Amino acid sequence: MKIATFNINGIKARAEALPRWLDEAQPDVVLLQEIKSVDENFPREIFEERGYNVETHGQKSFNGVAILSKLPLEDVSRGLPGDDEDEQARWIEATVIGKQALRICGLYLPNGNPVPGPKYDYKLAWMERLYHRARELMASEEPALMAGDYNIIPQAEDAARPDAWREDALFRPESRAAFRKILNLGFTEAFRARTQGPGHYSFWDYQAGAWNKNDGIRIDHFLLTPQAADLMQDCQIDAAVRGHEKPSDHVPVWVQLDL
DNA sequence: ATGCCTCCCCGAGGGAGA
Repeated sequence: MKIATFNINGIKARAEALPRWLDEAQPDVVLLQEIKSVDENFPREIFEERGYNVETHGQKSFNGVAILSKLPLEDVSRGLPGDDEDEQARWIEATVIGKQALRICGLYLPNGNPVPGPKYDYKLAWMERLYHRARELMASEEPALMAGDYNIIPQAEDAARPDAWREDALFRPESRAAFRKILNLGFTEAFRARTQGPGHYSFWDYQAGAWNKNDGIRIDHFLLTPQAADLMQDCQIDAAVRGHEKPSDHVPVWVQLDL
């Protein structure tokens, strides 16, 4: 089973590039971030005619997450628990029924800039809520994963120019510590379990020719419970997608699981 | 680089992103 995460930066803007990538990459499941659409306006037909079940958790203009799945989805849940006041659509989870059940969680973690400020406070509070959900998934002792745009640069080697990010919410020590606190529950960061060293990125800014200079950062991640990590056969970043026509600023990251 | 693009709102130009 091939499962991908992809921050598409607007479903309307990606109405051609996203299906093109689906047809070529043939993922079974896709976790989408930044659909920037309300549920009613999400173009489900584009995906349903390709055999995907579609579950969305959108809002007007900003954020918004969704799941596309060629396999049946059960027990869909929207919104990260822990704050009933939180209006931002950044979390969706469901169970995919393959050879065995897999719980999948799609997330769009807050950017957090500028630092300091209310947006950074929100980021750290959101990560604390994420920690609690992560601990429940770990306690279930079942195959599960949390994937999406974490807006976290885990290590200096995950940025082409780490010094440019030192004071940024994506690379601040508090942000990285909150990410490690979740990892240290026992999750496997799928990409780093298979590929070491610098030069692997999942985001390149639209500005200043970042893609042509390979001035990127790696901020889209898969975290697997031990039971899911046991099933991992591959994890790759589809970096070439950044060079396609009318690209998102992020590219897809995917795992192959023996499911 | 406290913003060089691109997205969203819509029908101008400002907020947000990372």
